[in-house]
Amino acid sequence: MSEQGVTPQSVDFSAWYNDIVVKADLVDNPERTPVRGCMIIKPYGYELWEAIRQGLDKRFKATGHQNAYFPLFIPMSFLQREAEHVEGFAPELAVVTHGGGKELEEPYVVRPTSETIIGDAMSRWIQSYRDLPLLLNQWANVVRWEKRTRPFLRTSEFLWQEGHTAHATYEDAQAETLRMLDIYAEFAIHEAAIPVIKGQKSEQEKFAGALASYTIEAMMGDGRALQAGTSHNLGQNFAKAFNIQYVDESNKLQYCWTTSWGVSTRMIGAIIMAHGDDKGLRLPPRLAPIQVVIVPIYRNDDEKSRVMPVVERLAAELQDAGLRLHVDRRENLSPGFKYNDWEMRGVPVRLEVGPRDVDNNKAALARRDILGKEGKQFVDQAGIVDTVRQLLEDIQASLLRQATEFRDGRLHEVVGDYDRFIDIIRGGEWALTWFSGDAEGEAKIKADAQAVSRCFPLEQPYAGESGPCIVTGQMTDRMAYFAKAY
RNA sequence: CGGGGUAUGGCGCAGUUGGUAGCGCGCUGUGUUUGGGACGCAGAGGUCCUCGGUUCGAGUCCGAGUACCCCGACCA
Repeated sequence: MSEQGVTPQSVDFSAWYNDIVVKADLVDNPERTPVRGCMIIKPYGYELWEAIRQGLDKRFKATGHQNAYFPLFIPMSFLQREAEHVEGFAPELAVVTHGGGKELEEPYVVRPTSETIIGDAMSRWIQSYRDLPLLLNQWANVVRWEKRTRPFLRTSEFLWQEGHTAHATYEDAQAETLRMLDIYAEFAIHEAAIPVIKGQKSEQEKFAGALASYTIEAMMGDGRALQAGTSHNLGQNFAKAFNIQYVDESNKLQYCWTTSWGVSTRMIGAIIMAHGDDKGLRLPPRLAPIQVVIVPIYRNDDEKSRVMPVVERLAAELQDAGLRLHVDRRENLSPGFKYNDWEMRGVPVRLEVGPRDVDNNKAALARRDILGKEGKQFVDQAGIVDTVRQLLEDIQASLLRQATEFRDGRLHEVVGDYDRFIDIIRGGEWALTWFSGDAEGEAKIKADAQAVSRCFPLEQPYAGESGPCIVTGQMTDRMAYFAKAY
C-alpha cells in the first residue's frame, strides 16, 4: 500500500510533491534526467501544459494579441543595454561562446526572457502612432541557470508564454498590464480552480527593469505562496534602451511604453499543490487531459463479452459529446489497482461498468474530489452525457470552493503587532498588514520570518485609509501580504 | 558557493573477516484470477560509477577523479 502511494502531505509536503510528479506520470524521475535541473515532461504532463496553453492562448487572441517567435539566442550586448535588467539576470545566464567549431565574436545568451530581442525588433517595426498598440506574444522555452531546482516550480529550462506590447502612452501600457493580470486571474480561478490574489510587487520584488510588477499569488496546500503569473509595466526603460520610438499625431518623436507578462510551466506546480491530496493529483476538469476514465469489470470471457459492448457504447457517447475520455483496457490488472492508478493521475471522473450494471442498465460513477463510497453513485446509462457533464461542473466548482476555504482560513490581518505578524508567517500562514514597502523593512522581515512580501493586493480592504507600517510604525496607505513562498 | 551523504539488474535496497553477486518490486511467458492496490509456476536481466594501487584473489581495503542527492545564501 504505502509502497505504491505517495508520502502523505502531513508527513513531508515536499516529499509528497516529489513523489506525485513522478507517480502521476507528469515528468521523468528528475534524478534520472541526464541534464541537471531540466525536466523531461512526459506525455501526460505535457497534455496538461497543452490545456493550459490553449486556455491562455484563446484569451490572448480574444484580446487582440498575435503570436510570433524570436530567436533562442540573444547577443550579450542586448542584455547589457538595460542596466537593471542585466544586473538582475546576469547570475543565471547560460552563455554560448562557440558555434560551428569557432569562438564567436560576441557571445550569445540563451534567452532568460525576451524583452531585449523583442525590443530591438519593435524599434524597427514601430514608426508611427498608427502602429500602436503592438500586441505580441511568444510561446517558448527559456533558460535561467538555477542552483536548486524542483520539477515545474523552478527548473533551469522551462516553458512559458511571454507577452510583449508597445503603447503610445503610460496609461495605455498600464491598462494593458492590468488587463493581462485580470486575464491570468480569470484563467487561474475559472480553469485551474485556484483562487488567486492580484497584487503589486514591492520595489524589491519587482522584475529587473520594470516600472511596476503585478502578480497573481496562490496558496499551496502547505500554506506557502506561489507566484502563478506576472505582468509588468516596463515604462520607457526598454523603449529608451532599444530606441522604440514613434511619431505622434503632431509629428513629434516619442518613446513607447512597453509591457511584458508571463505564465510558465510553474502553473502546473500550482495545480498540483493547490488541489492534490494523499491519493495523488486532483485535476480541475477544465484542464484535465482525461476527464473521464472508464474501467470495465469482468471475471471471464462471457462477462467481458457482455460488458465491453456497453463500455464501447458509453465511450462513444461521451467522446462524441466532446468529453476527453479514456477506456482502461489493460488486462491482468485488477479494478482496484486501476482505481488507485487513475486517482493518482487526478482524473476527475471514473465510470465503472460491470456485469451487474449491464443487467440493470446502470453504471457506477465515482468522483475524484470525494473519495470512497460517498463519492460513488450508480447512475442510469441513459443520459450519461448530461450526468457526467453535470458532475464535471460540480467537481470544478468543488475544487475551487475547497481551495478558497482552505486559503481564507489562513489569511490574517495584523495591525501593529509585529511579534504576532512574524508568528503567523513562521506558522506557514499569510499575514496582511500595513507596510511602507521600503527595502530595510522588507530585509528585517526577511531576517525575522524567512519571508518577503508577496504583494500589495489591488483590492485593499481599507482603500483610502492609512495605518501604521508593521516595521516602522509610520503611517502608510497600503497593506501587503507576507508569506513564505516557493 | 559553504556543510553532509550516496554510487551494486529498469526501480528500491542487502552484501559478514577480501574467496563463484543476492532480495523485493517491476519486466517476459503461462495458468488461475478481476466490483478498492490478486496469486502460482517458469524465465530474462550485472563494466558492482571511473581510473590507479595493495593482494594468489577486490563489490568489499587504499588513493585520486566524476556524477548525483540532501541541508543553508540568490530566483518566473
